[in-house]
Amino acid sequence: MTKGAETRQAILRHGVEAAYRLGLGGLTIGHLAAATGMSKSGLFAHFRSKELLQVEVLRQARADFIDSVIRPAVAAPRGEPRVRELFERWVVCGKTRQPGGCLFVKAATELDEQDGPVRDQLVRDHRDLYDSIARMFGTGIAEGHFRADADPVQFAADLDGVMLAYYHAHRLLEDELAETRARRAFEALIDAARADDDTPAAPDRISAIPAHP
Amino acid sequence: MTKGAETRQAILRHGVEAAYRLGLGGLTIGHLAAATGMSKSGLFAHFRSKELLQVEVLRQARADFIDSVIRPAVAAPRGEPRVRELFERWVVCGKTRQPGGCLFVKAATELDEQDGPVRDQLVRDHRDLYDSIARMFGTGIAEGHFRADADPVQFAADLDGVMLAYYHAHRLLEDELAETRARRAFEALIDAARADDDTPAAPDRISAIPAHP
DNA sequence: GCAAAAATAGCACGACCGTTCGTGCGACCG
DNA sequence: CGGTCGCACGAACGGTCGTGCTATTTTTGC
Repeated sequence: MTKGAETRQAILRHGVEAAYRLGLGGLTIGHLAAATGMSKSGLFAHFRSKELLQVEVLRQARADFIDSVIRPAVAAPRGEPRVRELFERWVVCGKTRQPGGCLFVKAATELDEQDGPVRDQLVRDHRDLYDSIARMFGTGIAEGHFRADADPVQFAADLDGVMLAYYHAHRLLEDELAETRARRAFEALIDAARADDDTPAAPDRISAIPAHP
Repeated sequence: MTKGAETRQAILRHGVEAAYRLGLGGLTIGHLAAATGMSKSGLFAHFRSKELLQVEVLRQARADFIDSVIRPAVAAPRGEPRVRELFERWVVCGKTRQPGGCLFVKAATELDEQDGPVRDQLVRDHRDLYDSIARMFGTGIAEGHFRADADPVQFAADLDGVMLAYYHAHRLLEDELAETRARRAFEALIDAARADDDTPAAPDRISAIPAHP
């Protein structure tokens, strides 16, 4: 990796961390420069404007979230185990306050009423997130783990709610039972979505091999 | 009401609206003064610092939320109808983008990693909110509408999740089905909490008159 | 209706904002 | 060895930030 790309990466690392605490709007080039031990102008040269910096920071946060939450989930066996892995990783991301993943979730609230390129990208990313969750759940239907008449997008929204409430209770309210409650809510979600034992699997299931023999 | 209190109220109204869009950290005295048609110093005299201004704006947002969501709910019949009214008002608050109520919810995400008096107050307020929801649900248990072994705080967290996911999908993703999904999630929550017909009411119920005869 | 009090405006300040510009330095290429 | 390029620096710009002062206007109480 070239030198420029290295420092650029270091800047984004600090940027994600700062934006996680202060919000994307709270980012200032001066503070970021001080944090990375650079001059304002030297840092600024890497991004032609503050807005582009914000976009790049957000992109980095998204990448972090994908690395620490999405990808490990996709690596898990199809269907319910994959959904479980997604949940577990997502919880860890919040519990350990991983700046990237948390920022990715947090920015959604900050930017929901502010038009502009940063919001535009965030909207795309979060729609992708919903799609990913729904797809994981849909695979679970095909595997016969979940009811055939369950709505994958509904599940995505429900899981999103569980996670948002967890982040809220854990980080703002500092509720020690937040994780316990999030787990209970998740299990309730899964239970409700689980196919009854005597219910036939989805007719359009694409795999005949159940992941839970 | 004295003149000073009137303008102060007007300032807070604009402040809530601005903070709803830009975040509490995005509030600036200059813009707020321009919005209210005052001079910076004239406005500033009402609050001895920006931090106090933020605190007051937050207090106003909380009051708005209570007025438009909590109070109408409390005015509804005890138990499930009250919880339903809470949900309905909360949905309307988000759907119509009432700045106060939305800000009250939104600030939780903005301030969850920023220490200081503003956050301190917000934490108190949101713990109060959880308590209120849990109490409403608890009353529903006493009324026999909900299972005696249901956990009111768990319900508060679950409902919070439903609302947060709704706000997320409605305002950022601009998902037209957001409300439908929120309603489905809410009904699922209620269904799961509802006492089975053949399950006796809570032993410590404080009212013998069921609200749903 | 007048004096006291409250509310607002005017003005200035130091600090910091994002941004631009000119420049220096080291690495690579011919 | 000279030229070019990537990268970072310091200085400086116009603006805006929050926050003090001091007048001046407006409201209020008697």
